[in-house]
Amino acid sequence: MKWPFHIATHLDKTIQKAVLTLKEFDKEFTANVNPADPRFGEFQANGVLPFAKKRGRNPRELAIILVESLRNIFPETDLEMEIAGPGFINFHFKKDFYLDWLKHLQDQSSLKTAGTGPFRGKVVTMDFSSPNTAKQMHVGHIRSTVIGETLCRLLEFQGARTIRDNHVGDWGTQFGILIMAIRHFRMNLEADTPDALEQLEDIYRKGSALTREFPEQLEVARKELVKLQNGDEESLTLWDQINSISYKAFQEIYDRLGVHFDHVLGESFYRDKVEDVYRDLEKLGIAEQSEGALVVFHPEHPRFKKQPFIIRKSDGASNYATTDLATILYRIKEWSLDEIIYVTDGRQQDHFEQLFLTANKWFKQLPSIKKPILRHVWFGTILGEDGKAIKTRSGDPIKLKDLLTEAIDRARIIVEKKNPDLDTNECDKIARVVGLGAVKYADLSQNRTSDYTFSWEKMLSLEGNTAPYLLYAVVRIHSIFRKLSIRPGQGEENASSPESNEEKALARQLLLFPSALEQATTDLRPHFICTYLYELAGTFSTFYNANKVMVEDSRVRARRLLLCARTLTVLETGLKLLGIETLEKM
RNA sequence: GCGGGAGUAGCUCAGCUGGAUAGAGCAGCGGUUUUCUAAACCGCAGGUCGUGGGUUCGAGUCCCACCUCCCGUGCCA
Repeated sequence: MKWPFHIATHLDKTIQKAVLTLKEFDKEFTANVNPADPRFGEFQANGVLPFAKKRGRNPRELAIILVESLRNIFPETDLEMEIAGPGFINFHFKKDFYLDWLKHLQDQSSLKTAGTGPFRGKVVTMDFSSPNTAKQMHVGHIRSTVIGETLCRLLEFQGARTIRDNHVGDWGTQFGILIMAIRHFRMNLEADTPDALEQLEDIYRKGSALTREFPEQLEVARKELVKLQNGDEESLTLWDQINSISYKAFQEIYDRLGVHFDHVLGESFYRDKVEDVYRDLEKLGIAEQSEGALVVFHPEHPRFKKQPFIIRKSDGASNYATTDLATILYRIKEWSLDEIIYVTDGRQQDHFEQLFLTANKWFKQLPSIKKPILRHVWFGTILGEDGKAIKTRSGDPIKLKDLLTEAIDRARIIVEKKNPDLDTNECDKIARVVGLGAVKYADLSQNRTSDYTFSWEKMLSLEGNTAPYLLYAVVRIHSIFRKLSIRPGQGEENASSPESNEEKALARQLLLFPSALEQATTDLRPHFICTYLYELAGTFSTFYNANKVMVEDSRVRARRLLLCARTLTVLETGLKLLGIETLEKM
């Protein structure tokens, strides 16, 4: 019997199948195989208990019957099965089994091959990052950008084709105020200066102040927006200049973060498609006029029967509801996709719920449309140390550019202190990888639906669940191979099975990687990967301190080298999924 | 009012369709280095899981009520 990469899934499926031959069970039974407490084995199946309850049977009796039938399927040489407590089934793999299984983890590409499967052939559009032009990206954009990128990598790793689409806000209300201000103050846009975007922001601030002081200017701004959206040439020229300035600044951030997009189709791209949306939705009786606006109510919904989804404002302008609808249709037609995932903050939950309801009603009446799965992956707010949404001392949003620069600067100070022998180039690289990695990891390691407290000290610490801690484990492994003048994967030919407690614990932890992958993908929550990697790095550190690798006994050395190489592969693969670069020295 | 989220150790957080004695890190206390990066490791201490009911072999997890905080709730995105 050859064991696959994903053991828990394999156990689950096999049990599910075996059960069909047993008269005491039926297809309502689910095995529910999960990683177990180390005291009990590697995996446990808890499904017998709820099933027995439902059928009014004795769970232990059922467990005995099930395990007996499994003995014919799973070779005793590989694992022990044990019934414990009220009816848990524990699976404990024997040490010789590990040696064979660890071959799956030989290198990153064999790992990817093994991991491919659950999403093979699926096409997924990831709608993420989505900054607004004319403004700098600020700290709030990091979550969408970093989480979206990681979700893409997770899905690709498991066989999906992803389409990264940056749905930039380049057609919204900010342009009304901006163009009004540019004209009011008779300003010239200078696109080539490095602080062009700062200047734009300044203009926006002035325009905004003006509308507060003179309410009639707000009316002027509204009209400017309508004028732009109606295709006024001069307005479009200004608009275009504003966007080029913005895109240049965005690209610098994306380059730093290692994020790329397959498409950057901003809201403006859909401007000639919104009329169809109005027409369709009105014609199909989905949208109606209300207080001068075109809106969608959902009578079957307790809240949205009263709370409108506004798709055309009373001044005739479109908004993001309109473009989001047009966007879905465009994506379906152009990319024939299976799923669209939107990564935005949690405050937009109502919007997306209404959007999905509306889109589904719309597409139901368009027979040629294959309705994709629509998912809103939302995240919480980043809080300052005061427990409120993070801001600068003056109350402005923190610019993402400044945040990333500060992360790298802070990392450099630490690197220089801890490892003064490094030359400048190495130091720069390490500071960049550690600093950016720390920021990304701080974000990804939190459950995305929670708010989290931003702390430089915590994210750059070598202790605890941080990027530097994981990178340090990677570096220590590289160091061993460097000392031996061999590459990871070499020197393990005579490897024997894990012996010491630390070796066994490490092998066991490696076995659980597929479960972490699955968990992260099912819920689209990257923090499961982080938690797993942190535990792996911890298990490795314990092993590293207790079991010297460079020992005389060649069999011991070979098996420890093998464990080191496999740990390295999983750590590096995991960090790559998180979009974090790794190092050989730090 | 309605909806979403949160409430777990002094602090920051995990806890996977209900499962075995609720786990980490920081902070506190005490140890480990002629040994592969001590940026590490080991140990001790620390919890009425917001409150009160309920469901059951079993509840941090599910149901009901309540308290506190954050967010959203017609023309921003």
